[in-house]
Amino acid sequence: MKVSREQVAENRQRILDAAGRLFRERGVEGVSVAEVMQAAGLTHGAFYGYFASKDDLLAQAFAVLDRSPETALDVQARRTYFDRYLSDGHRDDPGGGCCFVALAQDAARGAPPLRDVMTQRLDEFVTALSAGADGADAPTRRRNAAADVATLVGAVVLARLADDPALSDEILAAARTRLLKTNEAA
Amino acid sequence: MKVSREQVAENRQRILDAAGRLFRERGVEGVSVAEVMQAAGLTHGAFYGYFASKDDLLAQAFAVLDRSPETALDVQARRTYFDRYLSDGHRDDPGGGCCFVALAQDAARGAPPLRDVMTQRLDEFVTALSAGADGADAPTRRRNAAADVATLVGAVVLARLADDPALSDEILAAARTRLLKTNEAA
DNA sequence: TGTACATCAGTGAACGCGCGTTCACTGATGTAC
DNA sequence: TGTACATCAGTGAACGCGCGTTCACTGATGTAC
Repeated sequence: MKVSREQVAENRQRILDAAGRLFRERGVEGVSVAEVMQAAGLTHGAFYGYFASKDDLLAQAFAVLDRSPETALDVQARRTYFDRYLSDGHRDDPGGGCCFVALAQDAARGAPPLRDVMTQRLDEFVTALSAGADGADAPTRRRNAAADVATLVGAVVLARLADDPALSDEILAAARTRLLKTNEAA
Repeated sequence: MKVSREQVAENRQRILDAAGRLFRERGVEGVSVAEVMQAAGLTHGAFYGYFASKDDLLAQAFAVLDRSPETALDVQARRTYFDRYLSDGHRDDPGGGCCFVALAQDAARGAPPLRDVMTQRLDEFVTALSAGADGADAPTRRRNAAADVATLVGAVVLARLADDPALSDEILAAARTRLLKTNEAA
């Protein structure tokens, strides 16, 4: 049964959205093509009309999704961004959260398409945080932004790992304090 | 063909070592039981004489392995430890490196046994770094140690993700600078 | 505007494959005498 | 110390299962007249 052009565009977007969420929730190998298609309201057979392979879907799903700040943030907005990134809400919602926290390890080991896309997105992430980072000159600001990104991602990765809520909260809180300190006007 | 008691103990250790290395290199789902056994010089059939399941092997492999510092480090030893952790050598050798960098995401999503073990090891990691951390009192030192751990793990995770060597090196260097600064005597 | 037909998005059965796990069998080990 | 036998670690074939992918078919869409 053929379907209208608008329906095709909408279906494609629904597949991408479902893939983005499911892969971040359960990892690349934890989600089957059939599950993605079911979440998008289709059957698995239609998949290869949209994408060449599972790897192709992965790359396209994370080329579009954007969770890092797009423009320079002022001091207050930075603080808000850090607090939200390091919140228990973000920790407890991998499917709606940062793709680096959820998929960095999968992507590092996986096929080139996804790794390429995420490398580019990582560079954008650092660049976006560089603008308002601490430091007298641009290289210093960028260095501080890169260290901030490492702390953000590492803290949420470890907070998600920790089975013990006290330890998990402790790591998030420690990272918040650290970033507050390293980002106060020097 | 039965085998001597010493041989059994040695085989068990070889399975654990091979598992520790392979799982860190390729992730939990990227390594089969048969591959682990082959790397240990046995066939896959013997596996269930040693372990109840793949999950059981995982938990036991990382309960024993220890890559975090065991005792308090003085200022110079800390600096050396950070430099080695944030080196390209560590980045390029996942199989011989820190289990959090390699497996935190797998463990967070995986079965309880591995997650429990790694949570405990994470707490030990933070505790080990607390002793020599910056701060006037114990809670402050522990908070700084937790932030240090987040930065260490996050930096190597992202450095392994980055396809672009310049970006990868940049992140490691930024983390080294950051940790040097936050760990100088206050 | 209305009809006839070519197109093609979606369906669901089927494929080959690798995985975790099981099991009957083998033969060296280690014990009982 | 030497022999006979029970034990049991290791082997390799086999199992069921879920996966990514393919494909013949269906029927609504959209075009040509």
